[in-house]
Amino acid sequence: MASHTVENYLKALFALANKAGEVGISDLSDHLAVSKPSVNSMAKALQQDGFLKYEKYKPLKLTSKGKKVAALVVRKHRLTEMFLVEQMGFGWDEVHDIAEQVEHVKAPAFFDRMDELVGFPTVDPHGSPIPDAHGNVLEIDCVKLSECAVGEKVSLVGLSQSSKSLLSFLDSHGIALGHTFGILVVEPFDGSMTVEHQGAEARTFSLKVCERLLVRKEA
Amino acid sequence: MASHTVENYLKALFALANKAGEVGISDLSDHLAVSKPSVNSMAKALQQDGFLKYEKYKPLKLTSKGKKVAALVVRKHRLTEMFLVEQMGFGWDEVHDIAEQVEHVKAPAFFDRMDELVGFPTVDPHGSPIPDAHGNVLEIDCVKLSECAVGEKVSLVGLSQSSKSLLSFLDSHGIALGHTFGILVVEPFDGSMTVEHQGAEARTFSLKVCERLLVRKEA
DNA sequence: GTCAATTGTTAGAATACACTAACAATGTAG
DNA sequence: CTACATTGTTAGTGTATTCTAACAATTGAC
Ligand SMILES: [Mn+2]
Ligand SMILES: [Mn+2]
Ligand SMILES: [Mn+2]
Ligand SMILES: [Mn+2]
Repeated sequence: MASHTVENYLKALFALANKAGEVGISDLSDHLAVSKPSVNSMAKALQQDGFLKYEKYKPLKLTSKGKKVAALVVRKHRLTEMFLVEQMGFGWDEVHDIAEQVEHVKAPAFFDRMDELVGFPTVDPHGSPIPDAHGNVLEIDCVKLSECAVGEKVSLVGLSQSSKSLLSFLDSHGIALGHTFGILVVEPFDGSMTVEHQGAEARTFSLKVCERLLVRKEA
Repeated sequence: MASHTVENYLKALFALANKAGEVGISDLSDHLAVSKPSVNSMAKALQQDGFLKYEKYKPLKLTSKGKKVAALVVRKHRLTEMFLVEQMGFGWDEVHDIAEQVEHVKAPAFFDRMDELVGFPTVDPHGSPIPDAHGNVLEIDCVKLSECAVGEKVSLVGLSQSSKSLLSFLDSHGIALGHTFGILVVEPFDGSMTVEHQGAEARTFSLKVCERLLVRKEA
């Protein structure tokens, strides 16, 4: 069984690889708040256990074994978040830190039951896809709101990097997954966008916000 | 914050002290399946952190700080068991091992919510008392069934040492907490008892079983 | 292409937790 | 009181995970 620590390394590696492609020692070091020499020696250890391929000065590459372990931890994380929101009444901005711990529980029945109780969801409360029990992840068809053009109609399907402050921001503006937006203005100067929210009020969001909102274009 | 390991040591110490009074290095060693030298050095470390008083060759004594930490872990364990049974549909024989892991999660809100959702219970699914949020435990007024006499009417309020096999045994005989028994015969030879269960069928249980059933005498 | 910033590596050490082998203290039965 | 069993201790190690200090390789800017 992979330790708590190893699971966190693999999960970080998996997430970074999906975002940035190549993952170096420094990326992991930043992401996990662990020194580079620590990451370096852990990389060697993970290689020994067949979780990744490590060559000096080359980017780290998860093996399929490593990817699978990581995906299954992500699965437990996201099922937990879903359960916390749907069954326990937590807000979507409260669940990540709890899930970060619960994801390491070794009790398949526990997560299977969560899965069942929340109706076998395919995405977590922030719109991120939940890997299946074999560790396969369904990619979601979406683009950043910031990449959309005036006149398009889109609906919010997820967030890239959902920090607590982003979630609070969205909450305070009454924005939730599934909401629709019509793009009214794209400001060339700073990339801010004015959009109509749920067919009603027009709002303006900074580029920083628009880059974090993942949307699907409506027919 | 006490580590996973430290929490398990304190919890074991607390449980053994409540059962046997004096707790030696060997008791802990057996209970935790850890070598005696390991327990010995951990005892010194726990003393350093003020969790217990350790003197060479003397029994280990939890400080009030140690007792409180232990009780709060027990609280999380038992709330979790209750939640697993009441809200997630697990059987009382399935929850201990899961709770053994979940009890180490550091997220007060998580357990507070469980507490709320199961209606602020005072006992866990096996009848053991749940310490309050300050670490105070309410002792339950009960005796072993084996200590009762012919003619007495009692109800099952808890179990001493609820192992999985005991729970399965009780399940297979349709016995649950709250059920009532009338004592018909106490066999002097082997201490086995014949009792009437829920005012109906008469059953005979070995001493081994009767010693594990904690009952309250009915008025 | 050279230089400097970035990135990665090595060496050496610390902490937490565990183990075995050997020995010492304690307690108990006769 | 002695002998043996039980219990506890010490010493020495090992693994997992982390760190800092120092140095080396890579890369990107000019
Ligand atoms: Mn999360
Ligand atoms: Mn985690
Ligand atoms: Mn339990
Ligand atoms: Mn535990």
